[in-house]
Order: sequence, then C-alpha cells, then structure tokens
Amino acid sequence: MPDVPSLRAALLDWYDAHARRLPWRAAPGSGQRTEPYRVWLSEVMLQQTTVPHAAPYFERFTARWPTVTDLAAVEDAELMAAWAGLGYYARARNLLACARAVAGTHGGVFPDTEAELLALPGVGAYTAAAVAAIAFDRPANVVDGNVERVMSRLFAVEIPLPAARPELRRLAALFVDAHRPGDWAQALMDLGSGVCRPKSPLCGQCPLTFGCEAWKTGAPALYPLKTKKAARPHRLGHAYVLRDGAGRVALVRRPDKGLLGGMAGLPTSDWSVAAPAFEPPAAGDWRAVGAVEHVFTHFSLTLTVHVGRGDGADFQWTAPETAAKALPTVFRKALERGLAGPD
DNA sequence: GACCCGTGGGT
DNA sequence: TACCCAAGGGT
Repeated sequence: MPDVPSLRAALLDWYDAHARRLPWRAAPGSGQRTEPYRVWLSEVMLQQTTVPHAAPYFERFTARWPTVTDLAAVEDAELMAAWAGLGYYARARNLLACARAVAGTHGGVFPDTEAELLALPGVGAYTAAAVAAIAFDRPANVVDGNVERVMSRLFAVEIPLPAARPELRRLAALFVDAHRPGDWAQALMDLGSGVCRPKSPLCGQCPLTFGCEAWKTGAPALYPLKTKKAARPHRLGHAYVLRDGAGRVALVRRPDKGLLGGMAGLPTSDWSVAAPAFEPPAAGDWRAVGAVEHVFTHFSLTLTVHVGRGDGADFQWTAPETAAKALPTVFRKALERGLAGPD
C-alpha cells in the first residue's frame, strides 16, 4: 500500500520545481492566488479541451471581459460567437448563465465554498472542487481524468473505467489536506498531463515511482483498465450556402438544445444514416460543389455542400468573413467549401 | 449508469 | 486510417 504522506510531499516538491506556466496560473512559488473569475473561466474552457486549444480563447475572453460582471453583460449571440470553435457549446450557454448568477445573486463575487459553487450553472463536481482549491485554497477533492489515471496507477486499480470512478475518487481523497490544497490539485494534473501520460508514461521522470504499484508491475501503461466503447456511426446530410445579391450568406440560429445548440449555422437537412432528401431553403438554381467530413463525439458526418442564390426574411444575412468567425467548425468547413466553388 | 455533447492533436 | 484522448456537465 503506497505511503500517502510521502507521496504527497514528493509530488509537491516536484511541483515546486516543474510547475507549468499557464496564462491562468499565478507564478508558482509566488504565494499569489489566481482570481476566482479567471480560475472558473479557465476550468470551464478546459473541460474536455486541451491547454493549447483553450489558451487563446482564455486570453481573448479576459482581455475583452476582465471581470465576471463584464461577462455577465454580454449579449448571448456575442458570447456564442466568441466561443465558436471551442466546442461543447452548452458550456458557453452555462458560462453566461453562471456569470449572470454571480453578478446578480452573489453581488459580483464568486462564492468560496464547494457547495455554493456546485449550485452554479455549468459547475459540476470537478469544477466546484477545482475553484475551491485553486482560487480559495480550500481542501477539496479535485478529480479529473488525470487524477483518475494517476490514482489507478499508484494503486494498480483492477476495476475498469467507468465503474472504477467511486474507488478512484476514494483514493484521491486520501491525499486531500489543508496544506497547499490548490498546489496539490494542480501538481496532480501537471503530473498526469506531462509525466503520467495515457499512452507512454515517462516513469523515468516521475517523482512517485517509489510508491507506485503500477510501476512495480512493469506495465504501468495498462492502467487505468477500460471497458470497450461502441463504434461511432456515420451520418449523411446536406448543407446549403445561400447567398444574396450582395454576396452575403444566409445563417440560421440553431435551437438552444441539442447539437450545436444556440449557435449560428448554415441551413441544413436532417443528418441521418440514410441519405436525406435534397430540399434547399430557397427556390432557384442550386449546384453541389463538394462535401466536407466532420467527426462529432458520437457520430461522424459527411455533408454535401450546395450553393445557391436567393433572398429570404427567415435568415440572418451575414458577410462571409463575419459568418466564418461565428460558426462552429463543421459549418465553417462547409462555408469555406461553398465559397471555394466546384472542383 | 447511459447517453448526449465538439474539436484538434497524437499515435 | 481509425482510433484515443483532453482540467466534464446535464439529463
């Protein structure tokens, strides 16, 4: 059984020497804390998202909206456009709802307990614990994918994910302590991200091998064990690039719920396994100019792109450059394909 | 617990 | 190529 206090001390020492410098992180060793607003914003952006992808969004958001009160005052469409390309758009809707709740109910000040944080929109168990630990230095059990992997290896957990979650959470809780709780959470994530990596862990650089059960087995990369996932189905659809006499593009606002909810989009058919009918959103001359491929979390998609000319009151007519910036990636691809013309 | 929800990089 | 994976949350 790994010795928890020794491991904890070893990882904090490692963190003091190897902490990553990140835009939302106070300089390690400075004794400073990051403002709750910046911790919260970064944590939401980092949900299922890599650091390199999220970082430029974080810089743009904080430059444009320096406080949670500034963010709370933004119009929905402006916020969604600023989030375009980052994915998981429910996060953007919840981000705004959360900012408005903090600016309103909480007087512009983030609550400092896990329980109150957890009650905010878009803040789940992980994010509530992370904000409590990192922004307020409260001893919270911060468990993300990195922490699950590190725990599964330290203790050579033989239960496969996702069933192992409660056990991994219990193990992570053994390390929670009032001494440097914010640094502990970030140290664990830095280790998981840079050393205790999913595919080829760098055990030679790890400060915890002395107490790691998976390392003793000689095959640490086998952990965490996992149950197999179902295959991803493929769907087909049509996307319509409709332009008016001024060259503007017809956009629609998608319903608030479901895929790409609340985002601007091109008019499309349904997306289904069987080829959907070609039913353009306006009469006139249409021609197919090609297709684009896109992969979502639970299906992949081939979108046939059609170009036509027309008018209509049901659309938001937008200059192509403006449209591209506000669109989620699948539509940005389709728009670029449409504007490029036939092969 | 199962399913839905994006995107881009790594292997 | 076809996966896997990332500082998850909501329903």
